[in-house]
Amino acid sequence: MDHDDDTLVLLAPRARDTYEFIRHFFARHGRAPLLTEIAAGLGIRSKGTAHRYVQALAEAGLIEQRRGRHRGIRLREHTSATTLPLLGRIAAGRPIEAIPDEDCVDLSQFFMGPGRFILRVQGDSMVEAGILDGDMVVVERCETPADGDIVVALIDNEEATLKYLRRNRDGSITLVPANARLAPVTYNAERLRIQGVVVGQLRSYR
Amino acid sequence: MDHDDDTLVLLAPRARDTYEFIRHFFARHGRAPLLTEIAAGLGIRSKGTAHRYVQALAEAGLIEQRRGRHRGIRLREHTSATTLPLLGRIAAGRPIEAIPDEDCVDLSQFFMGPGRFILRVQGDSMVEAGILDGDMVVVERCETPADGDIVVALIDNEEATLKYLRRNRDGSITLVPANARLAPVTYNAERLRIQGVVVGQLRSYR
DNA sequence: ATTGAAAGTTCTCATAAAGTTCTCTATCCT
DNA sequence: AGGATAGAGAACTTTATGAGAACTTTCAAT
Repeated sequence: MDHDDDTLVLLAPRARDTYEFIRHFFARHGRAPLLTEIAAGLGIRSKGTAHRYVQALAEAGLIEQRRGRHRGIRLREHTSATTLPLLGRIAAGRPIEAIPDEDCVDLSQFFMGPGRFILRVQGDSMVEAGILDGDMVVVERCETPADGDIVVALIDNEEATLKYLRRNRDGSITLVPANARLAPVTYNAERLRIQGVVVGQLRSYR
Repeated sequence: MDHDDDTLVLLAPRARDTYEFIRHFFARHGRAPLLTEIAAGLGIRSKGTAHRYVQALAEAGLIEQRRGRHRGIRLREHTSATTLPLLGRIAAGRPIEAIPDEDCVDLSQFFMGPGRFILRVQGDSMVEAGILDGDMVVVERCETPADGDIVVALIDNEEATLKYLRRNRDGSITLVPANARLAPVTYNAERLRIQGVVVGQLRSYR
């Protein structure tokens, strides 16, 4: 685990570029790139140089080489990395579009932060906001949420609930579920304690 | 750790600044800074001076140096910043329940895996499955998805789309959207190429 | 099987950039 | 005064990177 992280750190910048390119190429084409394709992807003309980077990756243990073979690179996946390639946008009616700008998502950067924790959601009160029963939400402790935030609210120090927050003119607060079958409820500010704001949501299908 | 605190006390103020800068740089860029970047970060012009601080940190045991190498600094205390505490379950009508068993969620273990990538979702075809416009889905390359999986399907090598997969008796395949306003469509197996199965989904509210 | 184009491998060379070591100088503090 | 801390910058060594030549191997068409 740490070993893998270290390995990535050890790579020279261009070697890392090479690794990223190879991963993207695999994800997009389902096969290994040629050295000339790697070179073109890196914007260089020498396949010899590209080969040097490939060797560096092999020594670092990130890939395997079937030496001599055309397209002989094999990815050795390591599970502890925290970045996945962001391949593109999927829409109705279009092939997968490449996204040149943001080409990688770092899960730790995406969700980590001071004072954050995870809650597993039970119930359907937020289904229409795309938060389903069994999902996990990343919550950041926050005393002063903004209007419209999804918050974890403690009512009368007894019930905790996940709802949209709406501040009213008279100082009271309305908790609005995202479910047409449930009604918003208004509380005096004293009865509520906001425990945090939802900053992210995640779900696993496996 | 105590060790670190003790060590930190021994450091000169600017050496401590250097350490902080290096840690931040790692957190933000995922790699070591150059001496000139350290110098710039400290507001000084001499990379020689920056190097002196780096050496002090190495002697204090806070970092390791791969001498001579570009970006050769390695942090000793490797913060595995991919786990968040799983506080409990939030339900309608109950305080937050503590969960004694699984008390931590490792985001990388949650989503990482061989042959996975991320797509940003555009459109509403899967809203009723809790996948909204702008969400990201984690996709695993898989040629033989199971019935009922959410898949990335390429139709006629032209359109990529995100739908539920339903296999029919006659070998044809029906792609079922999770949106009442859209109708399922059935295709001959030859027209479809399944590019992957959705294994996870994530959303950021920030 | 043969064969030739294309791909992989191994080199060397050149150069820009980075790391290392050093000296000189100026503060600040006790 | 003397030591610790700081910054500047010169001089030197090493690394990272790219180009490309020369060679070997693979692969597919014949």
